[in-house]
This record gives sequence, structure tokens and C-alpha cells, in this order.
Amino acid sequence: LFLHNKLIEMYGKCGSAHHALEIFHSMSHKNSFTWDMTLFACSRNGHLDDAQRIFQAMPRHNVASCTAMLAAYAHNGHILEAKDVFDSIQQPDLAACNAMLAAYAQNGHAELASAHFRHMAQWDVVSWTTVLSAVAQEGHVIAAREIFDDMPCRNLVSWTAMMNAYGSTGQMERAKSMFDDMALRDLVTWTAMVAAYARDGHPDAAKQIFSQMPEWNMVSWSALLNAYSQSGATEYAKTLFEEMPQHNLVTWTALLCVYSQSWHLDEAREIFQKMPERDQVSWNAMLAAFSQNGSIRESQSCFDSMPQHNPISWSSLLSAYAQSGHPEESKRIFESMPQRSPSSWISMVVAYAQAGHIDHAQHMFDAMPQRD
RNA sequence: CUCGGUAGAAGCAG
Repeated sequence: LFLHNKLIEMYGKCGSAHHALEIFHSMSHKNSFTWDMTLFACSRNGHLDDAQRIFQAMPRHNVASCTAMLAAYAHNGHILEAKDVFDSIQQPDLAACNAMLAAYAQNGHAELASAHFRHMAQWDVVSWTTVLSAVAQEGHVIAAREIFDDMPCRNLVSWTAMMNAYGSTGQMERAKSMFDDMALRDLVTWTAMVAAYARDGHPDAAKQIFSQMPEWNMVSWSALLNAYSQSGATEYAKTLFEEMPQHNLVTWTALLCVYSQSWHLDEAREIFQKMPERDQVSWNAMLAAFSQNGSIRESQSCFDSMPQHNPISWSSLLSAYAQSGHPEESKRIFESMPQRSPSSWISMVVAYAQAGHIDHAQHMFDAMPQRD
């Protein structure tokens, strides 16, 4: 029993919710620690439905299990359910309040987040860092810096969040300067720097940071792979993929995109078939490959085969038709989309313009709910 | 008293 609990805990920490669940189900006697650790394993690894089942089947809820469930809902964008769980906590502690704060912040509810923040009885470095990265993600890097400077205390995570605020907005000199000033760096810090150089189009700098890292994991490997992929260094990307100690959904999908970007549609398709598993992102990547290569028939059949559609899938399908001058089909898709974004409207303008229907294009343009 | 739950890093359309 004790041993099994430890095993569940370990599987949860190293990202294998599946194995944790296996052990869980094989156990005939479970204590509250068993339930908690299984829930955390599911929550941490994004298995919302499993987390939900465990949570509902638990004999007793405590603050910790509610906090984990709350976070699982929040990470999947289910803010109302997160709030319900929060409200069900009899005496929320600081961690629970922080989780609710993060739930608002990560889902773009800046007003609710700041109201929640103001009503909290106390704050710790986690609360402040949550606000810092929320503000940074809204694009307010200067405001984020002010928070960083005014925080009562800072730790490695706060420093990394601030560094990443610079790095993700292309302010590489500031990011690098913070990176150099940091006395402590962990895997996340190093990887954030690699990813920042990748986005900024400097695969050489990314590689240099990567080589200096004391250790690597899947995330750091894929950050470097992405640096090569983004910059069109196709051969480096392929070689790196071969050299990686392990592959996962992210690296397989990144490789698929390498082929797709270099117009090797057949190889992209082959990679897709070879992948041991597929998720929404990899399906979307395959669809985008067909769409960008102007292959309408394959785009449509890929779309039809997908287990789920999200706004990105719809967007790819629509632009496949739009860019190849099929205004009627585009219109049909546009109207059957569950949600339309400004880019859906732009696609329709493109569809009509491509087909030479300037009047229709103008009409769509005028009808757009928002323009920038 | 210790441990567990909350904040920072990688892949998809426009």
C-alpha cells in the first residue's frame, strides 16, 4: 500500500498519469493519500476527464484535492467549474486562492483576477508571480517590470517569468542580461532562453545556450528542434530529431512541420502515419500541411477524419478553400463554423478577392465586426 | 515538525 502510493506519486511527477492510474486501479485498499496523489497525477498532466472522475469518486475532499481539481479545470479553460470548486472550499488557504487567481489570469479575465487579488487576505511570492506573468502575457512588459521591482520577494520562478516576458517579446538583450545576472538557473530557465532565441530567429544562439545546459528534458530538446524548424534549417532539424533520446507528441509534430514547411508533403504524411499517437495539435498540423500546399481534397478528407475540431482546424480548412479561389465552398464553411474570429472574416475577403469578386470582398470587409 | 495541492519553459491555422 505504502509502496503503491509512492509509485503513484512518482508517476505523477514524471508525467505519466496513465501509469499512475493503472496502479490506482490495481489497488484493493486505498487511503486518502492514494486518492490525492492519483488526482494530482491526472491534474498535472492535463487529463481533465480522469481528474474529474477521481475527484467525484473520492470519499472526501480536502483543500489540496480541491485546489488540484480547480487548477485542472483552469488549465482547460473551464473557468466556471473552477470557480464552483473554489466556492465549495470551506476555508480556502493561500494556495487555493493563488490557484483561483491563476485561473482568472490564465483565461484572460484580467479584471476578475485583479479583484480577486485585492480581496485576498495575504499574498506570497506565488501570488505576485502569477500577477506578473498575467500582466506580461497581456503584452504589458513595462507594467510587469514594475511589479517585479515592487514585489516584496522574488525567487527563481519570478526571475524566469520576468526574463521570459522580455524573451517572448523579442527583447533579447534584456532577457539575456537577466539570464546572466541570475545566480540560480533551473531547467525551465535554460529552456525559456533557448525558446526565446528560437522565436527570435537565432538558432545558433539557441544551440549555444542549449549546449551549456547542465541537463535536458523533452521540453528543452523540442525547444531546440523548434529553433531549427522555425529558421528553415531542415537538415539540422532532421538530424536533431534522430539524435534525441526520446520522442513525444510535440517532437513528432514539430518534425511533421519541418517537412511541411519545406514542401515535402509526402514525408509529412509519412511522419503523421508513423507517429505512435496523435492529438488535436498534430491533426491540425497535418491539415495545415495540406492546406498550405493547396491540396483541397486532402484538406477536406483530413478534416473529416479528425476526431475533434477546434477553431484552428476550422481556420485551416477555410483558408484551404479561400486561398485556392473557391468562394462558394468558403462561404459554406464560414457559415457552418461554430465560432468566427477576425481571421475567418479575412479569409472570406481573400476567398472573394482570389476569385475576382471584388464587390463581394468589399461587402465582407464592410460587414466585419472588428477591423485592425 | 516534515511531505503532498497553486505561479515560470517546447509542437498547429490566420
